[in-house]
Amino acid sequence: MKSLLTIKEFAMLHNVNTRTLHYYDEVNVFSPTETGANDYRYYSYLQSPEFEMILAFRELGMSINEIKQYQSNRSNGTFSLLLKSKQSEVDDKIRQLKQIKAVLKEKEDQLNLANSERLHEIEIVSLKDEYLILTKMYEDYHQKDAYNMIQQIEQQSGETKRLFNTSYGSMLSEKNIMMGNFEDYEYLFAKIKNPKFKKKLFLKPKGDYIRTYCKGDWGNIPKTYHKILDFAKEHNLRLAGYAYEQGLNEMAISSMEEYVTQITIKCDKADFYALI
Amino acid sequence: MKSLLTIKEFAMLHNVNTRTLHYYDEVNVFSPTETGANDYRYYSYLQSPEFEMILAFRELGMSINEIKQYQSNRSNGTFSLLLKSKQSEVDDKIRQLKQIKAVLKEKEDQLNLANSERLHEIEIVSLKDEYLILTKMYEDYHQKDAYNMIQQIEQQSGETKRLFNTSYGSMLSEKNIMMGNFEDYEYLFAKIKNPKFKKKLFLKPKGDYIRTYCKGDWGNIPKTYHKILDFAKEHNLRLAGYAYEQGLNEMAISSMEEYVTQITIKCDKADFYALI
DNA sequence: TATACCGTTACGTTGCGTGACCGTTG
DNA sequence: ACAACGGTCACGCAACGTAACGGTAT
Repeated sequence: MKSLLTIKEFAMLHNVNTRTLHYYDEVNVFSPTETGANDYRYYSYLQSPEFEMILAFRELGMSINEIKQYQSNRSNGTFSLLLKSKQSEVDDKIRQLKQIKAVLKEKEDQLNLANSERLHEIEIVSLKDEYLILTKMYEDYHQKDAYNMIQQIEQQSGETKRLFNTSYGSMLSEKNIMMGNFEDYEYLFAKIKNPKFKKKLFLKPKGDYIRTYCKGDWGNIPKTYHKILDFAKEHNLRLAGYAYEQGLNEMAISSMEEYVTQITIKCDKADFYALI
Repeated sequence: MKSLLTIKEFAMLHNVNTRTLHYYDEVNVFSPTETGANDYRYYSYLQSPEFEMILAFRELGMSINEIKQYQSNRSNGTFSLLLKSKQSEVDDKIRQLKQIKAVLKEKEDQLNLANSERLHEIEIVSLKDEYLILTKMYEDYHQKDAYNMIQQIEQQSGETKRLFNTSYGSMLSEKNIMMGNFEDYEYLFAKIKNPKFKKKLFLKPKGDYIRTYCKGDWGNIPKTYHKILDFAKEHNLRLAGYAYEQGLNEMAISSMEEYVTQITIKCDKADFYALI
């Protein structure tokens, strides 16, 4: 008559499991137009657009209850609002996905770096300003700090829940380096890409930095710092501010022997100061 | 000593529930570096990048088992491949989200139309070529047809699983209209936006179409067709091919009285034929 | 001593997937 | 009579959330 479809037909038309239709019927979110005397469910193709819309909402993360709640209050206005809000939600999701992609790419770059020949070099790189959120790492460390950090990250990044930060690391002051206290880290840092309130952040200043890498576990770190100190002396450079340590490949290794830490520390020309 | 964090601190730092960390420890996907004599879990901030990476993968829809599977085979190569494949997955997701957004917008436009004054008009619109997938709607309708349709949609749209088609409707031939059989629909159609294989599709040709709307339930459809026929006669137009019927607001109404069907049918100038 | 942690155990949730078992249709 | 449907249980799942209960750190 009106081209009614059996449950399997309708399910195939929309590429879902019949169980899904059973379930939707059970929870009253989408039911067949007719039920036969044999208790068979019969769907009309006229229900297709509505069903596809439900599938779309589900795909966007709406729960069945949310969908039902909306359905119980059907009107032009509410549906129009729903469509509008979902559109801006989609925009948000797209933004977030782009961010995640950037993070994946950064990780990939880091990994490539960790496997490159540059690993064995020590070099001077010119870096731009960067903004960091810091957390103190002394023994009096308190959960408030951790709480502060995540709150700041939220505020700064504008992201709602989480940012999948790749650039996480620890900071060691020039003083402690000079004193040979290579384990007295002062801060944990997280890099913020597009900060909203720069004033609240720590500025890792632009300029020339000595950069090198340390392969293997933490025991090798002191050796690396000695290498840096030698290099600085040789080139007449003066360490300044903090050293920034960052792991590059923690997800890609099966033993600590392969672990690569990047160490970056600002330097000034000692000559320059000598002249003053 | 090494700035270890308690479970709550680490959880707050990454904005997750402590239960999540319990669970990840339980299923061996992410465990604390140390366990105290008191059985307390202690996390190191050095684990933060790895944990954030896990959260990112989870956000991208990877199951814990997938993550574990990858972890059991840690190497530069596999992780690099994972990062690459995830990046292209992200691209796919962004594409899909953009599609869904387009669908939401189209629905919104349809809804606005259904509430506009144009509803009471009958007009001639000039439309471009469109490609449709058709499914026969005779009594000999068979599940193969439904199966065919979805398979075609997949092939045509290039989408993997589903497209949330808004433009779904039914077709009635000019013959049946002239004979007054307003319920003898012949096809169910689904519009394909960017078809891959145009040859396999039905072409709804560009040209002038008479378009009007029918408010209320299906009982009002015949009246609307009579209106169209009168209009055609009055303007010396000849109906051609098929009428396309499409609901505009099925998700936004609480009773069939508010239902709006858009009817579109191709027309030629009868004059033109008279001249030949 | 109080309270804010920690641990383990255990049950609830969502949205189905996957049978089992039995009736129906063609 | 047969396969291929349909129906209703019913159990299982992932990834936690949310207590409940008792120990621990400060």
